[in-house]
Amino acid sequence: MSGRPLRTSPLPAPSRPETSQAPRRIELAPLPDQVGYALRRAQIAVFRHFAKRFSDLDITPTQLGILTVVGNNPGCKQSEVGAALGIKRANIVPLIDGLAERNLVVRGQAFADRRSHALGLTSEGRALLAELRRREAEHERQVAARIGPGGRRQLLALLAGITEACAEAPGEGDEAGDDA
Amino acid sequence: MSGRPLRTSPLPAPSRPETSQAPRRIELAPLPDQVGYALRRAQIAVFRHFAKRFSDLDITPTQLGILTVVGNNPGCKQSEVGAALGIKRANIVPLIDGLAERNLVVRGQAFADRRSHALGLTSEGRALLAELRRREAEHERQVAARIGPGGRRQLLALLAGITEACAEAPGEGDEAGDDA
DNA sequence: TATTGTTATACTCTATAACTATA
DNA sequence: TATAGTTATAGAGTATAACAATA
Repeated sequence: MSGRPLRTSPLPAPSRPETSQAPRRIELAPLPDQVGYALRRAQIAVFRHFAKRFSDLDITPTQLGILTVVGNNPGCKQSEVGAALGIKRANIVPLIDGLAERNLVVRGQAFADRRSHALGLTSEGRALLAELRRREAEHERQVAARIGPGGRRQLLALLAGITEACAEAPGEGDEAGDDA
Repeated sequence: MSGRPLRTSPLPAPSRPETSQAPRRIELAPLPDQVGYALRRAQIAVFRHFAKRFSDLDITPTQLGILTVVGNNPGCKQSEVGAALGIKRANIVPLIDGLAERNLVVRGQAFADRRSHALGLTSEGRALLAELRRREAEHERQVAARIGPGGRRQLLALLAGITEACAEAPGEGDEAGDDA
């Protein structure tokens, strides 16, 4: 309802009255000098690149993270995976569901605590993870080729510093800290 | 339906049979050494920090981007804002709607081309943007304090390199390239 | 025919609250 | 009472397809 808001208002100075044909140069400052903005643009660019290189395998970065953690830590619980990757308890459920339906991950019977499952990879999951790692390594090599191997190490160090600094900062421990 | 997928499957080697009480150390390798993963974690951490510091103003990073671009370029078109920020034509509409309903942005009458609007900030929008910039500058100072001013400049340079490298890469020019 | 804004729609990621079954 | 998993739901952000008005 009330569709589009008002138009034909104070009329904000067209800058170039009638001659506007050329695409116009849009000023972004100070956005490109802000770490948050630069991070977002870089992250989107890298993930788009990822999506292209992995499109035939139908795996998102998040799913790769889960497969990696489960592969490294057979028998781990969903909550452990979530805490390690910063995914909330409630959100990990459909993710594991999807991987289980594709027969990549199994929810095994838990040992002592019957509330939790023991996660593991199927042989199919292990095979896929191996292929994903091969491609990921290649992707990293391409990144390093662009910014230099030293640049890549330095970037990783700086990102880790940022992550840490923002995580500790104020009143709360973020991440998988759950529920109010 | 078919609710939860199978459980009680091959049973993936609990690793520590009965003694499992301690939180268990989860192995993440090689994720922390991957640029994409590190970027995602850093980006989430920074945006969470942003959300806390700006929560009273009810502005998302995307909205700050739009206010900045419109403020810098009065009279610009929606499509120009979208192209500058990497937001698709279809997605910018509800974003401008929201800012217009809050009386921060106006869709003025366009000059020559009657298909497009001439965007501008209201005085309220200008005041809010000024406050947002003040806080943003402070945030940047805090980031620089953590990783050093040199580290911040270097980070920005590396991120720009990554963004460029991934954007140019394969067959398509990404961003606001629209529709199939 | 192409472009601008628009609508409708869908999917992913993130987030909260509340339920269950265990502990 | 607390914890693990689950369900339902809501909000951003991103994506596509199609339509009207205009160029």
